[in-house]
Amino acid sequence: MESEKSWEQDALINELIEGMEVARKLKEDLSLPSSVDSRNSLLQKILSSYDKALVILKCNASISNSQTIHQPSPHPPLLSVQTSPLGEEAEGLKHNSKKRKMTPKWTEQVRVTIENGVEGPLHDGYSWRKYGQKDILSAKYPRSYYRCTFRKTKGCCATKQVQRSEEDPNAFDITYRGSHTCCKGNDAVVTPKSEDTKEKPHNNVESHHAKPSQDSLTVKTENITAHPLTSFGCMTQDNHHTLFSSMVLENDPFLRSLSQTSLLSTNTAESNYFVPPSFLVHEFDGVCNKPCPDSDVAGIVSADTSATNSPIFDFNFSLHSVGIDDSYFPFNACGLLSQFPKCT
DNA sequence: GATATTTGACCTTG
DNA sequence: CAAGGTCAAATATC
Repeated sequence: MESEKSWEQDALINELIEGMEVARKLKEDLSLPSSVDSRNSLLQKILSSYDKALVILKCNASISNSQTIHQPSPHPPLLSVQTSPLGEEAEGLKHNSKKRKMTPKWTEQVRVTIENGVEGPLHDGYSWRKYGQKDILSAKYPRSYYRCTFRKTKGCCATKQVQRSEEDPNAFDITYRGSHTCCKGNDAVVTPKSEDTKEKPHNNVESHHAKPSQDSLTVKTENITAHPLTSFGCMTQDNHHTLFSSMVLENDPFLRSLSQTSLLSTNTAESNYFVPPSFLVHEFDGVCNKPCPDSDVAGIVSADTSATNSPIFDFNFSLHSVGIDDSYFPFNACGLLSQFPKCT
């Protein structure tokens, strides 16, 4: 167990260092007349590294959770995460179970509200293809299933589920699964006709393909972190936004420019433009299948709600200890941890 | 004709 | 066995 943990820690550190190095490269790149493609490539690498790091953290969380507490609940978790799709590293952390949950996945949930009279959820920058719809027993509205349009051509396994909110029919709960391996910046964002022009007027949820100008849309993200009990899995989009913006936006004109497009949000939770999934902190359930789903709250939290069992605390290391200089590391650990009430 | 959506059937999981 | 998730044939749209 110790060795496993040590391995995870090493892997995490490696990913963070990798992300930092690529960030440096990007920084250098910005001072040169470099191509947008190469910058995008570097950016993707950075995001990938951070994703993997988060995956590792979450895997650790789940392992811890599975060994500690279970809080049975009659309600399924709003956020449930299986395992990570991000890299073989995380795969290596998986144990067992041939259940469906073993399918590498992570999920996150955002609430999208359309204002200004625009119909349907906004376009999130990716190109989705609907592959199913299902009436959910306890839900008033059916759930629609989408997968990345580039699943076939690029093997992108990202999927999402869209369900109209019962409390607010103008809102949609969107659960993302898997990260895009297609390049949104190159392909999907130049939305193919499939998304933009083939929209059919009928029927509830799936009309979310309708793609009005993103400028005309605002996205209200479910304040998942509003729950009093938080763990790592409780980071919200807004947290992540904060995180990401603190990482690079303020200092990087390139990324700042991206933020002004569909890629990144610089808005607050009060009026968020959509933050694409790649930039969100994902809610991980990590490797372990929780036999007992938590309450809704705990479900959202995803990981267990005990600070003592919270993985981020178990994961006892500091950037300094591995020779990472805060000033170089845009991923402000203190800032990150400060997102969690008990982490002071 | 190519591509997207619909929808009933089937599969997997708990 | 029930419910959620996915498949795939039929259908619609461009």
